[in-house]
Amino acid sequence: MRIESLFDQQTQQIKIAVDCIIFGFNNNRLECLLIHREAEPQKGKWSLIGGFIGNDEDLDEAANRVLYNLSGLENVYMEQVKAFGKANRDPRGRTISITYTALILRSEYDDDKIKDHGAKWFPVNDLPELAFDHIDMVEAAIIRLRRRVRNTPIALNLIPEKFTIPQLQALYEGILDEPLDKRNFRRKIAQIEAIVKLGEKDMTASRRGAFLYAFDENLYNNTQYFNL
Amino acid sequence: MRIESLFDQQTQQIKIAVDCIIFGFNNNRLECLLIHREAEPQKGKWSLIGGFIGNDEDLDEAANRVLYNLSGLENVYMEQVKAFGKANRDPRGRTISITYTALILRSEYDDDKIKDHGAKWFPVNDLPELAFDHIDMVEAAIIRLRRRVRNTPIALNLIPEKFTIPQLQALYEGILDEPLDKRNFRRKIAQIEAIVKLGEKDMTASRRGAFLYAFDENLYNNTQYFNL
DNA sequence: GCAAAAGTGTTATATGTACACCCATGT
DNA sequence: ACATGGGTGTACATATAACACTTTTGC
Repeated sequence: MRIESLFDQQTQQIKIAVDCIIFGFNNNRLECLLIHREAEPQKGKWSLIGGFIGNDEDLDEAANRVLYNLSGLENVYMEQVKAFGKANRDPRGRTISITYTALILRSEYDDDKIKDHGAKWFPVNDLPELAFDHIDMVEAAIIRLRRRVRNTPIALNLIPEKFTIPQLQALYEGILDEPLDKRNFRRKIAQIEAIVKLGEKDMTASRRGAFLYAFDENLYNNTQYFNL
Repeated sequence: MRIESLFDQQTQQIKIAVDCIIFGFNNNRLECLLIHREAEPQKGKWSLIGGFIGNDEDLDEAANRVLYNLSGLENVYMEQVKAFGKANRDPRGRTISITYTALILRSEYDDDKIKDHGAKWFPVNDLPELAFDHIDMVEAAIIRLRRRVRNTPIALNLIPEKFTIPQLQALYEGILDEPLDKRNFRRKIAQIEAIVKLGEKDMTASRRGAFLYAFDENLYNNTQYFNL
């Protein structure tokens, strides 16, 4: 088959969508934003934030628009996970979906807007039944997330600009869903030049207080070193 | 925008294709299979093996069919790389392309069939000018390949069932495009249980002869260890 | 003075990297 | 005997994993 062969014909009838796997962090757990399906098929199940791609829209633009429409969030760092394209994956009609994933700060969300769309946060360890193949999408995104979170500073979007090391460790333990040794964790932090110690302490979580740190974007761009 | 919003309308006019980045190994170099474009646009440039997805075809099926049509190869181990979807990436019309990549043994190819399609092997370090955004696709696939080749036995598809260590090292040096230390390379091979030493020697490449090895699929499935 | 969280060092193990000489054989 | 490619071991640096006690402070 030549590359042009389908351009003349109008035979291809495939819709193409994006689905967003939005992770947030709450109660020391990783959560995922889902929408309640009010219509058949799979009415009552939950599904990812998704929508069809516009004719003149880049893929990432589509992902960002869909995310914006459903959450009000802009300029979110999203990465493509992969395309899902089994012929029968969506009973409504042939659809190929390209998944994007993001990590966001739940506190920056407009909760009312979320509720208007019938959306809700669920802990990733306790998801409801998902529509279509969305559970596969979430699993693929989690695997990717857990890898990326150790090599890139994406997780730092989930905590305030100034943070303590115990806070950051709790974040990582929540995302990775495993306990980390605090001495080893601190040693690794110390090796990351882009995480700089501030003079101040946070006194809210303990009597002694914990030193605050901040992530320096410029330093990170220079060193590119990040390993946790 | 609700997830259903485009299903009723017939507004979406996007074609969806697969493009295959097929790597082979020849003259101790990594090569990539390309097709010569005989038609406008970009007539005279070279492009990847690609085609549109059938309405009832899984994504991987489409990739395999396209590959089969252009090369006669079946049961090739292909992996999805990513989707390319810039709105203006193809001047012929809006097209989203999902890339798949494979490593194959050039000697198993039917060279006549390749020529019939105007296809040709090019060293990846010396590619001709490629159509559209295909150069980005090749680069993404090479990055992925170089990572995968160190963690999985996919490169073993490129050499005969029985092979010598110097052969395997040359293969890796060709794929990675960097010299490897032969003592370190041998030590790593020794740690991979799935690569088993045979009694025989290959006498064709040297006077002394070199021991032959083979990859044991079953052992690999048990141990899952592969690190080069 | 005690409860609660923050902070600190050492050792063992594994992995990566650099590096130079001897071995076996056909001619 | 020599040219050719095959084969071998050691030392150093780095990364990872396991593990227990002291410090600070508000009550």
